[in-house]
Amino acid sequence: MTLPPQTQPVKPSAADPVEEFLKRRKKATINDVAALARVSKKTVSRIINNSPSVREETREAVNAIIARIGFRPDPQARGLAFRRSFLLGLIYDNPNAQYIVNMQMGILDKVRGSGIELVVHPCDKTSDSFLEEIRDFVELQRLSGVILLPPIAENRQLIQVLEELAVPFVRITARHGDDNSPPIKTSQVVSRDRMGCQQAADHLVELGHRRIGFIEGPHTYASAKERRQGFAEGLKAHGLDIDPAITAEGAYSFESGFEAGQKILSQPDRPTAIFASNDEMAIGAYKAALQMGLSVPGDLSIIGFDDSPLASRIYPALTTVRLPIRDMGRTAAETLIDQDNHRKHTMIFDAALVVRDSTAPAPKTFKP
Amino acid sequence: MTLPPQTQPVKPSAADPVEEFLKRRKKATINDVAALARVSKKTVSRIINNSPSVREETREAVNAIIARIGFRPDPQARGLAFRRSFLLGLIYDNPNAQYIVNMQMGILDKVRGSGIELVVHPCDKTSDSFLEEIRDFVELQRLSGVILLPPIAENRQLIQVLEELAVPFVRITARHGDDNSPPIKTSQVVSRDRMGCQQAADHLVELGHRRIGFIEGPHTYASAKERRQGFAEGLKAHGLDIDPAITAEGAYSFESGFEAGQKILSQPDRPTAIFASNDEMAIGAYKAALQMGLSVPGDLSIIGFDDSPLASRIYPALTTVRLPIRDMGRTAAETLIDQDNHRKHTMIFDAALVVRDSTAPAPKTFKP
DNA sequence: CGCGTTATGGTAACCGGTGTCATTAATCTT
DNA sequence: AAGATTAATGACACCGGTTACCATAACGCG
Repeated sequence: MTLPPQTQPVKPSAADPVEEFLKRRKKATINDVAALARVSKKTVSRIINNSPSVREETREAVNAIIARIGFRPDPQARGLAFRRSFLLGLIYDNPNAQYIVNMQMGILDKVRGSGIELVVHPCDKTSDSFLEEIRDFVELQRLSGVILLPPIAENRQLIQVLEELAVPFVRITARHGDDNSPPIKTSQVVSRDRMGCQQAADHLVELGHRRIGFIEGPHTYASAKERRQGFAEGLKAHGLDIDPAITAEGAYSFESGFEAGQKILSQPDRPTAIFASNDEMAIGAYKAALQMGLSVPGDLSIIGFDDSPLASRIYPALTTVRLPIRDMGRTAAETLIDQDNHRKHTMIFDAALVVRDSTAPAPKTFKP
Repeated sequence: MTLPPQTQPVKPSAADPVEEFLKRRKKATINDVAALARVSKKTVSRIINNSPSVREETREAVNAIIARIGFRPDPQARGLAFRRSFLLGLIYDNPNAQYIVNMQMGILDKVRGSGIELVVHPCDKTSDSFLEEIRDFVELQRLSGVILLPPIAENRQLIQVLEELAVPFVRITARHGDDNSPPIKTSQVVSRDRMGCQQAADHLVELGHRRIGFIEGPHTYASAKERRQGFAEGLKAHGLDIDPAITAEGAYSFESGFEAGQKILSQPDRPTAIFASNDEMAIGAYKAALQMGLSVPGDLSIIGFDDSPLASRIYPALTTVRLPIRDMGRTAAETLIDQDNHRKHTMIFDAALVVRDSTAPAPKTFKP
């Protein structure tokens, strides 16, 4: 317990220069702080930047002033002097709205209140000036960090540009560096897509399915490769294999999933289940199945990937694989902002199977 | 045709100071341009900013240098001197990912290449410091403009804060200022939600529906009020009214739509059609109908609002109302960036009914 | 007690542009 | 042609912070 101070209460507002300053209602600058605290602006600057060589007493006094007059250093001025801004760039060419927004939320979870802001920058990989555009963007804005979303995060040229610019960046990706490809020395936030697909295969096989169709993503996408591999591994664990006759490549789109579903379901010995590499295509397969008069999951079980909003809203609700997108976004931002931590350069996130109503035991068939 | 110049070719690179500069491979500053063009940096500055009082000759000469050495003024430095950044802020509390991303795309359509960047800033209206947070954000970043998305765009306190800060801003909204409410003097981009809902009502009535259920949005949302009013007007044109017995309020969410659908469809004299104020709730009603064994559109026609991705992916595809979100975003950005144009302060966008497979003629019933 | 060291604060220059105002060049009067 | 006006340009301070470097105070030691 501290006793109340015994000093006479003096008229505070009249004499106190801080009060006087507050009356002027002007945005505080570092000079105001310095004047009120009776130190040089350099000292204030040291305190803002946590420089060690400041007496504790001084630091506290200055911090008190800063708090009272609500001083916040101007990011523009600071940025100019530091030769870097307090902006993070988010670069993507991904058309999936939910994915992007989840990622943004994760990043903003971390960024919020840190004085750093997020600048979004979608790009068009097919434009042949896109590398120049990104170079200009990053260089001109002097970004303090960049986050790359798939699929553009796999673009070697882009990675090289960012390395040349010496800007810290993190890639979000589905792919572990395997031993064949030259190792990527960049920070990355990796999702275990393979794991999720193994679980999907497991789940279907345990339900009694043996003939399982597969709608895969574009071969150019790292995630598509990973998901195929995971699915194959999952089947293999039960002595099964991907059957090319009931496999089709889609473009990760609803329409392509529909077409792939039609193709697969019109095969002579049609599968009792289909695994699609993303929800869009899975929902496309739904449509194909329903149009052919098949019931889901009675005649056909379907599993998707992404746990998009569609998955839970469609009827029957889609069994799918969920990735912790928001967590991944937050982690990506953390590695950029808390760089001094020198965190591990690769952070890995698990996938999880979300079982809903689109998967059921395989329909009974005659066995010879 | 111009004849080739008759002057002797001189060794260009050795003597040319521009070539020499380029060899140094350094980012160009305004001082470099000034030195190479043999003018003061102030003149270069004038040219960058399209100041009129520069001789055409000088302008061209300097622009040639700028182009050759690839000079681009530093936004940080410019921002500091101008006391404003070249950043647009996007503030929203809307959970609809597709809506946000469409809006971002529209804004970026305009912003791209203009040297202006987009900073995203979701906010939490329930936090009681949210106004302070936004004030800090806008003030500290010295944004050159702010775009407000609904529903937070209706928040009077927020509007007041932005007006105090004297930052240019545009509100995206569904609501015309009507004559009752105090007129809002801010720029706004308005969608004709009423019109879309009238069309929806028209469409259902023309298909023979007379008993039409209504799932409305939260009364606190401007869009919900507008949509209700539009729907009511559409019915009225055919001598019908909204029937409270088959009307329910939802929260614009899938689950609330499901519950509302259950409630409405379990009424004694159940409607042959339902209009829902957004797609999420419409899809919820789908689920309720299907669970009750009703077929869409055989037993029940459904119309939604938004034309979200769900609408076209669900089976049967949902008839809905589309808003030109991306165009609205682009327009919002335009009003902020091309301010000198002094465009109209209110820009209005039409809604359009998208007829798909969830609406069909009303089932025949006995008429006494 | 004098001296070298270290901690701390001050000064000036700078980051890369802009505003203000004075100066010079070009054009207009009469 | 000389003076008045107007247009084009430049010098210099400034935006709000930073770093580099120097000056002073505090401290430890022989």
